[in-house]
Amino acid sequence: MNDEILKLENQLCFPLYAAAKEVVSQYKPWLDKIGLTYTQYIVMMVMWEYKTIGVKELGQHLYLDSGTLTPLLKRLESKDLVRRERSKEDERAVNITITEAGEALKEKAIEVPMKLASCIPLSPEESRTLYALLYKLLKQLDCGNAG
Amino acid sequence: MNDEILKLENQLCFPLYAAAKEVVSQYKPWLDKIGLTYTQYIVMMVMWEYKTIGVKELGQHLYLDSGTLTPLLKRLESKDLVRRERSKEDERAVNITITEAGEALKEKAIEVPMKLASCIPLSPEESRTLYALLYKLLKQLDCGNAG
DNA sequence: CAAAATTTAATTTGATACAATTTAATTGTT
DNA sequence: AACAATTAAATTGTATCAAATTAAATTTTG
Repeated sequence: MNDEILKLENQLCFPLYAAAKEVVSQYKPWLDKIGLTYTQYIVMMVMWEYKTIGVKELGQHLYLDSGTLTPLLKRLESKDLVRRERSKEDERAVNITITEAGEALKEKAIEVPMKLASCIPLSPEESRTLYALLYKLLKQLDCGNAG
Repeated sequence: MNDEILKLENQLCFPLYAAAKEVVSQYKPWLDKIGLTYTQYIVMMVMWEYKTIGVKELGQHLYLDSGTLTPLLKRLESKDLVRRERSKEDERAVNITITEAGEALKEKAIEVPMKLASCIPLSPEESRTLYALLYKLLKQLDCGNAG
């Protein structure tokens, strides 16, 4: 049997999995200050951009399903950062709208990406390469599942 | 306020987070066949290589802490894939040893990395670049925390 | 055109993983 | 030797993920 193939160091997925976890954990102290988890933070990033959006579309942007989003959005609603209301046209769908408090939180959140950038020990060039490869991977996996 | 900085598409962390989740989810159907979660699978990969190892060292290899490992290892023990026993020299430490059934599982697991490789839509060159950048990120973050 | 079947969207449920706290053992200091 | 500090794992509470469920809309078929 080929032993090498089952070694951790020969897997691409493992450093991806571990690096993602480690980077997300770097966010924690900064996100604690504004009372969000990382997942809530990326949801709020979409809300700051779109103001109002359906749960389904939100999930498509973030690669999250409603099983994760439903409880998460209820928590954001209980903090008065978003409003949730069923669509009039389609009773199955739920629309999410950012509140004033949600908008206001953006002012505090602005420092988060700045603080984080300084924690990422890669050159601008390396970051760009990594970014491009990750998006390539992500997009291709995505359409691989759809098609 | 600079709006651009808080957009999802301008974050490096987001594609890292999303790609890791998507790739791990690609493992699911294959890992289901051998009854492991992804995290259990990477633990078993270390066990196949080391045969016996302390919980602490295991965690260092995998960037996992005892809060994750303790219950996970108890589950692997209940499936008779590993044995857990307190160290005689240091009663705080727990040593993990792979069982025969654990060794036998390796035969079935051998197909997993092969199947997955074919799901990764990157060229060998791109994979190598990605791998190197992820490890650079991981190692640097790691020593940043230690020092 | 109406009823049944299929598809779609969100919710709920159960299991796993993560972060913080606690407990227990060891090491270092005086 | 006694106390404080450190280290290792376990425990606890919260969040996330996957699968099954519920409810609404659409499509198919008679």
